Formats: sequence, C-alpha cells, structure tokens
Amino acid sequence: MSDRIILKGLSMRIKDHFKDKYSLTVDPVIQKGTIEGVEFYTSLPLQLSRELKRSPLEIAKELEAIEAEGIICLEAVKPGFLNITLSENVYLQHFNDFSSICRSKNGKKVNIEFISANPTGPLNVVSGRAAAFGRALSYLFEYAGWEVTKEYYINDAGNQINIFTNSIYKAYLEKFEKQTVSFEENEYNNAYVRELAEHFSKEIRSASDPKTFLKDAAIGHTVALNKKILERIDLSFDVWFSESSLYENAQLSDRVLSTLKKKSLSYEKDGALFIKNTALGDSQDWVLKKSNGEYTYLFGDIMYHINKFERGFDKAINIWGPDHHGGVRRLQLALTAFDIPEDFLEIIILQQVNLIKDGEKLVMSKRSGNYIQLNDIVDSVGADAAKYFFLSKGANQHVDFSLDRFEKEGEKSPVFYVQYMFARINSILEKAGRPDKDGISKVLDAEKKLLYSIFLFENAMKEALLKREPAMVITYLNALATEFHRFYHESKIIGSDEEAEYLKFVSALGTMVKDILNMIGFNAPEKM
RNA sequence: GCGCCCAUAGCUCAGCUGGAUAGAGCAACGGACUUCUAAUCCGUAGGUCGCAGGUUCGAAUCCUGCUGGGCGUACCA
Repeated sequence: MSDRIILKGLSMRIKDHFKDKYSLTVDPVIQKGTIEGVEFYTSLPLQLSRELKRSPLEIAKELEAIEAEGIICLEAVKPGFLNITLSENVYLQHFNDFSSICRSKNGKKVNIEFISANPTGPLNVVSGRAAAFGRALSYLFEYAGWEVTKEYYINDAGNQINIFTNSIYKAYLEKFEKQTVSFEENEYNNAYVRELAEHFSKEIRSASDPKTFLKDAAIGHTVALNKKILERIDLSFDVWFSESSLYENAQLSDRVLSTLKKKSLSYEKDGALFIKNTALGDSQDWVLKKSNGEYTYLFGDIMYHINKFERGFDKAINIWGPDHHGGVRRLQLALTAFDIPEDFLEIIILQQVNLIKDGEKLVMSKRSGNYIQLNDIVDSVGADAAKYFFLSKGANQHVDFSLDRFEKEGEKSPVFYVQYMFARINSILEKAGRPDKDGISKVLDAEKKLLYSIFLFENAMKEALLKREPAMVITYLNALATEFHRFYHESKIIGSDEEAEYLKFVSALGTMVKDILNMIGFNAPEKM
C-alpha cells in the first residue's frame, strides 16, 4: 500500500467491501477535496462502474454504510463520488501530536550530490537553484527518516583546471611581469582570474613551478570561497569529494579496467580505450581513456559512483543540469557492469536558468565572467527570498532570470507572506503572554480550516519526496499561510471569550510553523 | 535525423498515480487600520490550458501527430 494513501483505515474497509461483495481487488485512492466543503473523497465508484456493470452512484451509496475509525460521514454524491468527512477529534489529535509524528529513522542512507560546479570561480545563479533544490530535497528525505549525506563533487582533475590555472598565470604575467599576453577563446579572461593572480602574486613569483602551485592554491581558494557563499544560504555539505583523489591510488582505476576487460566490455580502437556500453543497452560506446593517455570524465564518474556504492549508501541521487542529460543513461548503464543495481543511482535533471538582460537572453559563461553570482542575488533580496524564488519552480521548469526583475519582485517576495504568519503569531503571544501548555482540548469553528491544513502537511511532504519536487511544499506553505491570515483577520483572539483556548492553539501553531519553515530551510523571524 | 525538457490569466508560476466550478502571487480597479503588525484581508476584472486528432462516463493531466522555444547527441567537463 502506498504512502500516499491518507486514510489507511477507511481505505482498508473499502478494499474489504469490494473483496467481500464482488470478489474484486481494488486499491482505493483517497484524495483531498478539491471543492468547498469536501474534506476528502474517492472516485472509486466511477472507476469501477463499467466493470461492475452498475451505476457509479449506486456503488457509492453502498459505501456509505462503511464504518471506520475517525470517519464521521460518508456521502455518495453524483455522478459517483464518495465524500468523506472526518471527526473533529481526528484533527484535534493530530494537531496535538504533531511534533512527535513521523520523525523516526528508517535505517536507510542516501547520498545527495548537487551543485558540483567546477572550482573555477564563485558560484553563480544557476548553482543557486541547484543549492536550494538539493537542500530542500535533503530535508524531505530526512523527514521521511533517511540518513542523508549532502555531497559536493569537486572537479579538480582534467583539462578545465589546467586551462584555469594557465589563465591565472597569464593574468599574473600581464599585470606583474608587464608581459603582453593573449587569451585563447577557451581560456578564462575575467575579474576572478585577475583577482587570484593578484592574491597569489608573491607565491607565483617565488614558486619553482608556478602552475603546479596554482593548481592547489587556486582550487583551495575557490572551494573555500564557495563554502562561504553557501553558508550565506545556510547550506553546508557533509562531504566535499575531490575528483583527483580518485586517481591518487591506482587500485580503483585498475579494478575498473580489469573488470571491464574480464567481462569483455572494453576494447581498444584508434589508440583509445572504449567501454562497450552497447552491450549494456546503450546506443553507442564511449571513450574511457583517450589516445593521449588521459582519462575521460566518464571514467572518473564511474569510479566515483563505485566509490559511493561501496560507502554503503542505499541510494545515490545526483542533481544535474540539462546540458548533461545525455550522460544519464551512459553512466547508469556503465555502472551495471560493476553489479551496481540500475536503481541505485537516480539522476534528477534540474532545468536551466536563462540569464535575461534588457529583454535579451545572455549566454552565461565563467570564462568571460559574464554571469550573475549567487552572492549578488543574496545581496539583493536576501537568502530567504532567493531560496524561495528557486524552490517555487518545478524541477522541469525553464527559468528566465533577470536581476532587475528579481530585485523588484524580491521586495515583495511571497516568502514574507509565509514568514509573516509566524511573526503575527509571535506578536499575539508577546502581547497576551504564552500559555503554560500548548495543545488544544476542543476545536473552535474558526480553527477548523487551519487544522485541516496542518493535517495535510505530512501528505504534502510525502508527495513532494515521492515526486522529487520540493516546489510542492512551497505550494503547501502558501496555502497554509493563506488559511492563517484569513483566520487572523476573522478572529480577534485577545479579549475574546475563548482567549485561553485560542492562545494554546496559536502557540502550538507557532511552534509548528517555525518547525516547518526551518525544516524546508527558511528562517522564522519573530518580528518583521 | 534521433533523444530529453517546456508551452495554463498581461507577467511569474501552481494545478502530480484522469474527476466536481482550472487556482495563487504580481500588475489593474474598488473596499477594509481609534483593533493581536495593512509585509494582511475582502471584492471586481482577466482563460479556446500552443494547435489538431485519439482513448475515456469524464482530459490542462494519458496517447499520436504538428507548431514554436530550450538543450543534448565529443578522444569537452
């Protein structure tokens, strides 16, 4: 039975009903209501009507007699829905137990790798999207009981890094040795490279081998810088994994090569070594070792994921940009050669962020320095608004990003709408005093809709996890805040006949809201 | 050529194992602060869900084709 079923008890009874009466096995789906006044419903009668050769409404009527714990009313309505109303006590109980619900560990470990941008400059706005997404996804897994390792793969091996260090050296020669240099098209000619040249000018001058020195120094510097930038949005990785460390001992690479050879899954052609992915179901074979002796990125990736697998994770999730989607199947299939199950590695493609300036699409490029830094957007609207912006868009959504517009909209970011809920609660409690004990003993009319919204929280989290869409939680939060602000407006708490009862409700709600906000990665300011 | 993603209100987006009247925010217009924070609330206006077929009792949602946009298809990373 799936996690998505909201009301398990009732769902079992419905199942039994069809089993007993029609010898039919069904999997009832109970959904949250979509129209006013309907808490939950199932459309099962409509779906079964043809098979049972009975009118859907009749089938629904039969179900009305079912009794299940916490269900106060089942009502068949045309054309054949069964509407479900829960007893207030269910909501009350759930509300009072909220803090203790669903925090138990499931004993499974997941590795979530994201951003993993080349250490050739400060993180940009695209990485900001990945950061917000990966972070939120981590929370969703943690909420469901997984032990999560957040990991950043540092691409510190390969040709890009050589080009990068070479560029810094050129910038150094230009500024400090007054040499005339020209940058190739594939080289980095930007402010950051010049900054590094200046920062390390002394060491470069005295180094016996400046480029080797720069390789370590520049990467170290950039990684440290990016860690700091990520701290600004409250993101810290558990593991920073160095690509070059994979090459430091030959054991793993030898094992990869010999395994492939043993299984006849590699061959040499034109001086290069290929992995025979076609034999694994791929449309073509790929180079692992180039004819000049260098390994390809794919080779490192294979080693890296064998390493992940052997670190004992039950699942590995990579969040990649759309320009790498062609590599998904390639890597997953290659890993099957090492007896890693195909579903071990899951790759989520987070769609692109286009940079728009003056209505025109700009090509973002680290080499030219033509890009917007994550730092800039945090400066302009703050960490919470920035995170909220990215999280409110589905993973598949192509995002156009214009800094002007972002700043303008950031001032009235919807994140404040959600945070304001907490600030208002706090304000009430400060004025009226905090109750000794949270938790409610009865349900007041004005509270009903809010209790219902809170009841749906776990479902929203589970759905979001299942679909790998943190955006669904943002949608939920918005709905919750709407419900709260309406409640706040309609019910004057201080001075009302039910003040004591209201305060206990609001106080507990405040704890919940803070919990939820923090869990998804936002601050809960007491004052705004 | 083949493969992946996208197209919903003027704008940014929700709408999720097919369901009841397609929803928010921003922008526009009209109301609500002697009150627990108006960063709020209430109301008005705004839609052939890209187009055309199909499946179904029922399609924004699933299938096929088409149009338009983005990306991939490396001995780049």
